[in-house]
Amino acid sequence: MNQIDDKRQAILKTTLRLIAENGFHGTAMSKVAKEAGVSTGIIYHYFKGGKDELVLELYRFLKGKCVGFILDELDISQPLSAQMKSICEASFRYSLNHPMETLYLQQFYTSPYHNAEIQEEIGQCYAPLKDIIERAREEMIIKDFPDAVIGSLISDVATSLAQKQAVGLIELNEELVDSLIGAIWEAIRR
Amino acid sequence: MNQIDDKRQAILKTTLRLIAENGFHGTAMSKVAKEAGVSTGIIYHYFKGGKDELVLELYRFLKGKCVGFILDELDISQPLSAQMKSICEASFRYSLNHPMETLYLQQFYTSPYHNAEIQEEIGQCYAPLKDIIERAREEMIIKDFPDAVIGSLISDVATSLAQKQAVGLIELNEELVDSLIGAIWEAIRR
DNA sequence: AAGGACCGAACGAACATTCAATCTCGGTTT
DNA sequence: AAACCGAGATTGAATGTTCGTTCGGTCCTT
Repeated sequence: MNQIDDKRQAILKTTLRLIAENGFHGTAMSKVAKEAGVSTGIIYHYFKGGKDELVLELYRFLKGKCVGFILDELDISQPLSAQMKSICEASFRYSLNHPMETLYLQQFYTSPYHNAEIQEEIGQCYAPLKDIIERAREEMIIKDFPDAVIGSLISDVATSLAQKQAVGLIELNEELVDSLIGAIWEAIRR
Repeated sequence: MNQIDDKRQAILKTTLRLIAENGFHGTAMSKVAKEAGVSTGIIYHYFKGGKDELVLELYRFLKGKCVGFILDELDISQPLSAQMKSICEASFRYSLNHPMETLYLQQFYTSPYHNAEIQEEIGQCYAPLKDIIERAREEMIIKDFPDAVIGSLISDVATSLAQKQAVGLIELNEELVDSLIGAIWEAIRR
């Protein structure tokens, strides 16, 4: 019971690393199998839909993990503005602290795997966050931008910086990150 | 002399569209040839290095075009702060107005084609922009962030929004774009 | 006629996927 | 408790397809 979950997990973990490093093309199923220490066939046993399902499942998993972290950091007893800032900060830090996951997600978004259907499905786990954003907008705490624009401001700079940091183009120290989160928050709040 | 340049151009143009739509994997050379109205063989005549060279050449071309546009908009007789804002605005608008090119570039960055060597090569055509940024930082016009961070703030939100707009997730009107450029500029300037 | 432009069938490598065969092991029968 | 069973786990060689690249030959221009 534990072994089989481990194996499934090992496949997902290896897929994450390989795709983050080498992209979707460049990551053959046989390579995943070899590096995960399993046979190619077994991947199709756990992921009946083949590579597509593996990639989608990993996307769902990572998205859930990321949103879960943001929600964990959230304190709904705080005022709305503090909650909004918390979302910004948590999202920003999560990306920077999980570069492989961020790299995977970014590649996913710009790939043909990403379509309206999966977008719709994942959109639902954002519901609690969207609710807070909507209320903050109504109470004039943040600027009157659509959700998608707020989302871009919150996460896309962090995503790109995580990538640059992963390839060694920059080195972000704690002070710089704090200052950046402040700058982003200033851009969002009214 | 004109015909052959046309053909080369047609190949590049078709490659841009197909890769923006279907990604690197998903864009076979045979498909490029068919949609460009040429034979597969001729692609290897114009791009001796095969697919790699085609992809790289297109990257160089698009980068040059984008930087060229930003420089065209620049008025060096203006004060530094106006020049910095001009860079922000031009870069932002360029991405939004050229979604296919933006999509291509984003995919390129997160692909194995993007490495230190090409990064170094292209970095040079940014030199005039880097110079302005550096001076603006010294004169305390903008925040004390590294070039790469300033670059992320300027272009990554626009990149992501261009993509979202391309797939119909959002609709950005002129007023919203103005307001967004203002918000980004606020995040950058001191 | 000579060299470059051009074609598209053909080749070979890489890859996703399948499948027949073997193994593992918890539960059932004797 | 020993023998047995069957369903899921696992393997890796085989298959069929896709795709990048090549090449022998044709066409056009000068």
